[in-house]
Amino acid sequence: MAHKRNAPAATSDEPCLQIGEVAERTGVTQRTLRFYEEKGLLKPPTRMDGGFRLYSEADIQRVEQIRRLQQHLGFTLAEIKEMVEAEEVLWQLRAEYRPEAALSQKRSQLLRAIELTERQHDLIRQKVGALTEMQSKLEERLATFSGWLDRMEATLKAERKTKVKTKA
Amino acid sequence: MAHKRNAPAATSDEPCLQIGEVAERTGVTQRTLRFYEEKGLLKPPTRMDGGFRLYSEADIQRVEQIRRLQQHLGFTLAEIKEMVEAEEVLWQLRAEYRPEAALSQKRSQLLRAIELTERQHDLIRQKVGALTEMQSKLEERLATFSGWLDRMEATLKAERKTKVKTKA
DNA sequence: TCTAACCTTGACGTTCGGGTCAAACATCGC
DNA sequence: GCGATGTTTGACCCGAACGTCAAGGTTAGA
Repeated sequence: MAHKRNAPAATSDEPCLQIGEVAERTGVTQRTLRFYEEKGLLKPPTRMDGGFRLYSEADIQRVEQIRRLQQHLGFTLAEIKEMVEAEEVLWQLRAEYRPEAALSQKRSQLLRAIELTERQHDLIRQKVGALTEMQSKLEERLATFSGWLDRMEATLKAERKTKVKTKA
Repeated sequence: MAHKRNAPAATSDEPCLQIGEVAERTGVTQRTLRFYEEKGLLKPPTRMDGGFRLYSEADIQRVEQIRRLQQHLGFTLAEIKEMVEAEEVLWQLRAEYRPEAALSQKRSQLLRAIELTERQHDLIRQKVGALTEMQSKLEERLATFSGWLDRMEATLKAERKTKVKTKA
């Protein structure tokens, strides 16, 4: 590791992370980062003069969220893309909330964002429902099992006693 | 539909369903059923003399469970296979519960089954946790949105009033 | 300025989860 | 036993989500 570059240490949130460091910190490969960019899951990052990608801390957050949605919740990248796009709309709205121009247009954008958010909420509600149903089934099963176990152990104990008696 | 076979109507749980009916009732294709069998997710069904597969009601339950695990919960078929295998152990235990021989061996099998079930339970608990967290975040966001919306509409109303006054 | 380490795009390969088609065989009602 | 419909295996194909070179350009430390 002769020429390790000194990572510029993101004081604020300027893009100053190269793809390699982002890969290392998020645990995904560089290929995957480029792939997410290509598929519209990550916005095209700023570049150095030579063309190297420069990411920000916010980008790292995004990657981590994408992974959570994918691995723990089983969403496809297409679904995740929808979600991050909704997120994007949100940030845009938040950023340009002050300028009072075209208020009714902003209102319709906001309505769109609300609709998307509600759809996501519903989707998750369904998943939670299915999961808790499974959960209770498993708990029921565990109860059955422990009942069996008790009966088994009782039987074993009885057997031992019988043996002792027989021996004596 | 000239030659619709009379489905032998599973009184007990003998295998008497052909692949087409299973496909229709579960909503998966015949190809998918054969694929699941090939991958070890479904046990090889009994066959008719001519080689046609014969499924039981239990198999239908299995297919439905596989689909739930896959679609709602985002498990891979490999993960599901593990789960189904655990289920298999359970049924074996249940089937040969009567014969009193080798009770302590059965006890250890049961302990194994309990362990597997608890692992599944934990896995699901984690997923539920992640999902409910996301859910509350989305609810928070929706609250924020509706606040913004209220303020927007108030502003719009005020604007209309001003216009009316100006006109009058 | 030289060079190891890093990055770029491009193209092709892979695994998963099936879909689709074909050719032949099985079943069942008539 | 004939014919419509159902089923068999086999082979090839597909999109998703990346992995894996390959050939070259970039950066920065000595």
